[in-house]
Amino acid sequence: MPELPEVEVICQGLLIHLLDRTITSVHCSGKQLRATVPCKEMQTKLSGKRICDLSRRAKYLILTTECGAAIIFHLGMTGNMGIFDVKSTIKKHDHVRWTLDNNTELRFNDPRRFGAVHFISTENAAEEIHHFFANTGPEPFSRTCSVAYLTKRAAPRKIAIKKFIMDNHVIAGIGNIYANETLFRAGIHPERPSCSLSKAEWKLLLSTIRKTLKHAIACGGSTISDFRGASGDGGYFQMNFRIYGKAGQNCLNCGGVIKKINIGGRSSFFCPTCQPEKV
DNA sequence: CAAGTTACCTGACGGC
DNA sequence: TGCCGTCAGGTAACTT
Repeated sequence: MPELPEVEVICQGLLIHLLDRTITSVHCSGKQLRATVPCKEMQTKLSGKRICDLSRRAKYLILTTECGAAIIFHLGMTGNMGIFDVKSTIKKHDHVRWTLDNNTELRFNDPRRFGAVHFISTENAAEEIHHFFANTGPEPFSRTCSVAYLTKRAAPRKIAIKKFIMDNHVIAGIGNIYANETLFRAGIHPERPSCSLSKAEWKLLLSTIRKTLKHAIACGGSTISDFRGASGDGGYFQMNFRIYGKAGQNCLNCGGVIKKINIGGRSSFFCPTCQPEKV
């Protein structure tokens, strides 16, 4: 599930359960994720350490501890994290477990194993984290992510606008679903060349991105309030899809038929009337 | 340098 | 029932 809103909701949900808890041990399934999980190193360096913070950057979660060490999580396509009782049954794809000092565990579950668990143990963790995100685009809600910035980045690019806003080096956190949803809401055809958008269109698109992501966070947050033992996959945001997965259905704006095309290997949905090819 | 392709994995689903 | 192809929310390393 994890695009920016889902990762943000998971972050907020987990924070309450993790803050000021002490990690007592770390266990791994031994399966390879996107990168090898440094299980032994985490076990050695995190045991007995208190958790100071959990935050989000792009689609990543960052957990920091009192000793300065940090874990950077990425949920890939199918990853999920939750807090469980230590005695509860370990599920098939629970690949990493961080046992806490109150008989609960943080569990990282990921069937498809496109996710990743990076460990930063140096004293200069802050600097390394900064380095880790050096090539990541600005957060959509930040001042840096302005119309001027996006226009400038888009100027030399002819790729489809949908691919462009999904590029996390340009802007962080937008995946296939929210790319589809925001372009529909802004009335912009997903195959428009990035460089062809006017300043007014960029202004509309950016505000639509912000509004849509914010709304999705609010919806997710309202339903997934307790992560303890929960699967965490019951987000309310799905109710708000207007275009994603709706090929052949009628557009909510104009009643026309929603089309599905392939852009860069990803399913793309649009309304030919509300999102015209040329302006 | 931009843009396109491929690889990494499992599971769910539809057709036969 | 099962076998097969297709598809799935992401990212980075390739090639062109």
